[in-house]
Amino acid sequence: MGDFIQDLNPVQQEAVKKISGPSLIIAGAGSGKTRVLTYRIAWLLKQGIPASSILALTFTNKAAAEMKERVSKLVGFEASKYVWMGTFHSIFSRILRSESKHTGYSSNFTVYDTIDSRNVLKKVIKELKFDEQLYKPKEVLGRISRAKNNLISAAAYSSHTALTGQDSKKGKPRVADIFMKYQNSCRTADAMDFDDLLLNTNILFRDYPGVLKKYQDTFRYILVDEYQDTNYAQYLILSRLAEQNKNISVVGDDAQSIYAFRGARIENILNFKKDYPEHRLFKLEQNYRSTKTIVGAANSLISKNLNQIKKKVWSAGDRGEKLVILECATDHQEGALIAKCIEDKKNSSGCEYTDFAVLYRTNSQSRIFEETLRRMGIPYKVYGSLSFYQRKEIKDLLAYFRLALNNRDQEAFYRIINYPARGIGKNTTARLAGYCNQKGLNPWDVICDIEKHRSSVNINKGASSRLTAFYRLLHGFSQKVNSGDAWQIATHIASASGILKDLFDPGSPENVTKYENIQELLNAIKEFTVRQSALNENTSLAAFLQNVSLLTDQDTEKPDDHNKVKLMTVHSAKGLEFKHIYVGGLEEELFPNAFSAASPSELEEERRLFYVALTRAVSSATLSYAQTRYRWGAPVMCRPSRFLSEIDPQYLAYPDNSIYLSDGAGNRETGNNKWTLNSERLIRLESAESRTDPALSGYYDKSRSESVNSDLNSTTTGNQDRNISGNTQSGLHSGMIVEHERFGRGKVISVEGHPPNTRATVHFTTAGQKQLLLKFAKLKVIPHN
DNA sequence: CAAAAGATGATTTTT
DNA sequence: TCATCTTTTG
Repeated sequence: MGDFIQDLNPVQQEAVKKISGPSLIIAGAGSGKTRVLTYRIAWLLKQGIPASSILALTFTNKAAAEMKERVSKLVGFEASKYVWMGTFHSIFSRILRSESKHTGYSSNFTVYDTIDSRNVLKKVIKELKFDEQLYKPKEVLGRISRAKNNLISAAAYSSHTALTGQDSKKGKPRVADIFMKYQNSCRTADAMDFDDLLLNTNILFRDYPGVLKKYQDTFRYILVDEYQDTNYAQYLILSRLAEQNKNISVVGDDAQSIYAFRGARIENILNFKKDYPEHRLFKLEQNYRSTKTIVGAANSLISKNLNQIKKKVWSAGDRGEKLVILECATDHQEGALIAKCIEDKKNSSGCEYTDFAVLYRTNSQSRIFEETLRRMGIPYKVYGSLSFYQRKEIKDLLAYFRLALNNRDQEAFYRIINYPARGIGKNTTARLAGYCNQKGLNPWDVICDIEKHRSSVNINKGASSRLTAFYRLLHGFSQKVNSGDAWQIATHIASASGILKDLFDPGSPENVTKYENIQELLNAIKEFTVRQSALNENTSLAAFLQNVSLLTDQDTEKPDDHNKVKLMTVHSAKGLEFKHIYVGGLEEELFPNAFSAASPSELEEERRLFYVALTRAVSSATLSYAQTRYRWGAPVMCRPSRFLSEIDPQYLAYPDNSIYLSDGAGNRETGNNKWTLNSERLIRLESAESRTDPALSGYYDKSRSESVNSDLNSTTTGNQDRNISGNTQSGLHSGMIVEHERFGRGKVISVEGHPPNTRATVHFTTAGQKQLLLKFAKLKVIPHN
């Protein structure tokens, strides 16, 4: 271990060994950035600097976990376990929890994720009776988020004439009011959104110099990863923390700044020199990842950006293959062609599927790649769709945990007030919410003594007793919440809440998946408790939740995903590398995106994004574009991306595509004619495609199924008339065996309510338990023998 | 209650 | 086109 420094090249060594004062480490793509960061931490520890005085910040949980692991490999777990390593959000939420006496929030505050925030906004806009078409939660949240990242609070926003002016100009003058009410709602719910974690840390450090001093004394050595992606709020926190000791070293690459749209400020890295005139600059320019060709191509592209730090990234590797440009007639052909190329390459070079990645600008492009890969029997995995913790069933169960731990968490409250169904309908909820809104009360405080408020809330006795039952259930959970470890409490809540029962439904594949997801969450909680207790750390449900609320990330790679082609957006590919990459959709208005055309800075960001894509490749890169692409259902003519012509042509190859297409990979056309640029031939190809056009075959299927349906309808309508009168008049009792059109046979569990709203709960053999309104359900009573 | 029909609206997204 | 949300309908 002592000689670990020998693993580094001279510049890397210098960057690692310069321990005091500000350092700017410009790390070109593939230049061993993570290695420098982790070795630097190891070096600091080796110099006798206490672990707990080192703060290392990353953007993702994954990066933080990797850093922890690698540092611990270098110096041992014991020596490194007290280093503060984590994401900005997790570290500062920890600080906000322990400084809660200064913040106005409790130490147990909830963290709202983006979905929660949007839901809150939806309600706020409704309560304010603003036009819901005009004020879209997503857009308003964007405005609020941007403001917070620039340290503009709700109050500051309403008096910020520039911002409110922008809103008025867009015909949306009331954003400030929404912001104000949203913030109020979060505050009474004892909840912070992601941006609040940074905003409130800044407020804490601004208003409590003593607290700031304490953390300045603690964090004597600060390291920041991906510095080019920091926003203003993060920048300011760092400036404050580093102000006293100035031992701050930041690592990043301005050429890979691709998150400006989320508030990242590339100026932070560009201006580091001005902020810290006494800084040392280290440029890591040797690329250890890619071939000379790929590095050369990427350099030639990025040189078109004006706003950047000069550097000469170079590779000592092989020259390697030229970048292949594929021109395709349609987006479908693009998919087929890429699939074919992957198969060929795998067979000729002897690599595995996992060595390949297909990258694209927008998620919607994944569909065609999935189709063509599936058709060719190539295993693949799509990354970056809905993350595990954002699934509805997972959020539902987490909402129970949240509400049990923080009774004021309104978002969790309304999410589960009637899930699983407990007879608290829209009316009751709306009246409760309206009353709370009007009186400025938290719904929990109302339902804990609902009888007191019953007449003002204007609900009947039945509704009020159901609310009380809900209160008692959750109150019971709250009382139990510390009576066992996270896993014990979680399993208890999962079953006592009725969620497991609700989802246990072998007849419905959707519910089976959901049920499995819940089990997976419980397993994760089990793992958490085992791990925590092994480390002698907190195993409570609260500890789990604080962990999970900031872990909206699918960094859990399943073993069966191992040998698969990876499909993902270029954004999510950042930081990764693949032997062979395929970038699809290199067309004007797609990559670069249409939105960026008007603004030079956004165009530069698109170019950096393409630079990120190229520099993911270890040995080969293939770039493709289609001449026609379906966009929102209609075919659109496309022109090749300007980025293709910005790459120095010496690195490019334009092979004749027909060799790939000759065996029916994408279409039936054979022969040695080149189809790509020949318009006459293109038309023939297109018409050949339309013969097997799914739209056409769908037409026939559709008309056939329509006639079948109308037959069905006419017979069932007749049946149903008889059944309505039959069921509502002759009483249905529990225990009866009935038959339903779709659900099949089942046993009546209970019958409630009065005609015409009589409801029956029926347990069907195949479809599971359902509640049915008798006036509509087509139930036939099967007599007992 | 639950399914079908209609309306909408649509980059990228580390937390 | 397609997923998601709301409204309608049985």
